[in-house]
Amino acid sequence: MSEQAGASNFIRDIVAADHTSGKHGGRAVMRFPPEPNGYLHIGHAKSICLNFGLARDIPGGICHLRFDDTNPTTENPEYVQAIQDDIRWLGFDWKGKIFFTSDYFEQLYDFAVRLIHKGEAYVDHLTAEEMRAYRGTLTQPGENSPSRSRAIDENLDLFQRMRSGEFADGTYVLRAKIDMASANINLRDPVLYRIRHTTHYRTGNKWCLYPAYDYAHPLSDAIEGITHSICTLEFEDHRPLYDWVVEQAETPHRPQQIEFARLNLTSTVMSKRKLLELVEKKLVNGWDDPRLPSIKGLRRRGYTPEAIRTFCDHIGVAKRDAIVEMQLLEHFIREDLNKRSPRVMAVLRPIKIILDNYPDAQSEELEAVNNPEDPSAGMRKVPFSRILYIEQDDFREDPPKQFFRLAPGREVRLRYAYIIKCVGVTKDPQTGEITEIHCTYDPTTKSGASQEQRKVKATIHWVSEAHAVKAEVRLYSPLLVTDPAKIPPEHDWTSYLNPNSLERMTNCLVEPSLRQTAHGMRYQFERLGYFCTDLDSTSDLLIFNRTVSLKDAWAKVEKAQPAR
RNA sequence: UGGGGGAUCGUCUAGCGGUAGGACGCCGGCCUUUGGAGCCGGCUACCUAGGUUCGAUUCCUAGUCCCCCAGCCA
Repeated sequence: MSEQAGASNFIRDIVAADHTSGKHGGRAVMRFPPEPNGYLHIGHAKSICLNFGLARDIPGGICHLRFDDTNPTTENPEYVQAIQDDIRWLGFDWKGKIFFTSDYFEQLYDFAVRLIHKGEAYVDHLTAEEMRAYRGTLTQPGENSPSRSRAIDENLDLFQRMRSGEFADGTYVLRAKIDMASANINLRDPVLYRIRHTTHYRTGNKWCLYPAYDYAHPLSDAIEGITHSICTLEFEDHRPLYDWVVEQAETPHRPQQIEFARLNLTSTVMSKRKLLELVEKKLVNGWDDPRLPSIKGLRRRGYTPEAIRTFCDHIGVAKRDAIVEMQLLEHFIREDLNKRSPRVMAVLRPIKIILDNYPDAQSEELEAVNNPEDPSAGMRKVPFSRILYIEQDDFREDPPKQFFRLAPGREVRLRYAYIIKCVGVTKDPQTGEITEIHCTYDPTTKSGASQEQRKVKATIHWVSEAHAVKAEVRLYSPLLVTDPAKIPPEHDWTSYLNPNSLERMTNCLVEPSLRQTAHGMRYQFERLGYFCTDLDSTSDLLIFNRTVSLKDAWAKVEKAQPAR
């Protein structure tokens, strides 16, 4: 897939215009600022594609990776590593510009001292509960804390002692002195620093004083010379605070915050909190569970970075809340995999076929096309013999209307092989269940070699009993039985989890060429969908994940039919 | 009843005063040794009401609805 410039949107317009006008000296410096307290998901991919895509498309543009690690209680190096892996896998490069807010702690502290000197910040002794009471409500102004008038020297002294570890968690905070009556609650003297006697995964025990997001983020942006600081909508009313911090700190560079709507998808969860909950409660099998919209999950499921990027380019960037249909994501992975994945035959729910007129001891190697979309993919041999398996769905003893597949007395083509005709079935005398389908094959109809133009309504896939390889195939359905937006907040959202989101098919049979597979290899199982070899797969037991099904016209027809 | 945002096909999204475009989806059809892929055609939208204007999705006014904000989370 060629790397094209991302689609136009209002943020690209702003950045491009600023770049052209020379507003930031012709620089375009973006940043992707994850907190290392969880794994990346496709919502992050939207942001990554936006920020790194902008850096890629604007001459001289660059995008920093900055870990916003200001809260030692939730962050750890495992996440730092995973986040880097995922960004690289998605195909983006921070070109050595990797930063950590924790590296700025000393500078941030100095800025705070400056703020105190200027009388723009003060140390407060209110408890969290008291502070809430003083803050007022959405409709009522807050009241000044008694500490608000504390002398500058005393503030300086207390702040230094906060740093030195003299006080317990929660006893003192540093607050900005802005306006307790502001209609914007974020401006009612927000907390800039809090005490946390917790070991930080990078700074260890050097600090017990940690800056808050609203303070650390704008200054980190300013320190790095970020020109456009892109974040999601919920930070829109933090922008006045962002600007206030940068203004008061008198940094030489003033970044600009721009907000856009985060990505939501139907029938899945996207919040870090909920994803964490699924993982911790073992409702899924880890961060890379293929049912999750995490990057690791999508990757294990068989999604390609190209498809995810194309998706991100197509959903657009705007300010209105939106829920994108999962079908759109599925469309782009199908489109990508259709072009690049080799075709193979696999039978998920096998039922035995016996070709009564095919010689018992005989077998032959048939020529099969690896990818009709890509002639360079070449051909392969598929073994054929008297006893075969086909998909249970491809046979009906009593076929409904418009069912084109095999049924008593009917003919179908076996893919790459012959036209066969069903001449009877064998049933289990106890259960009445069909155990074998008897067919005859027409040797004159061998695939490719037939001159006659005999038409059959359907071509079905198959494997040869003597040659097939047993496999497990994991089918995935939506994680939720409804759209996340439809779950009432008072309900336990986990009760809306789809109990059948994972279906393990353990009696599958695949063509022998798949013996050579390796983890992560992607295929189209003909007529079924796109699959990839799972991490759990071994040479003793092949395991495949269904990435996405093929579009199934018959399923639609059948569904539309009146019940029989 | 405070503040900040947002409302365009079923779903995303474009449009920047000249009469609504694209993608997904859906519905037909063609084609097909994957009921796949591909191709062709169709479907449905400017939150409401006034106003300005020759002309309004775009500008103005008044409403309506939706989202976010009262963490020492980010």
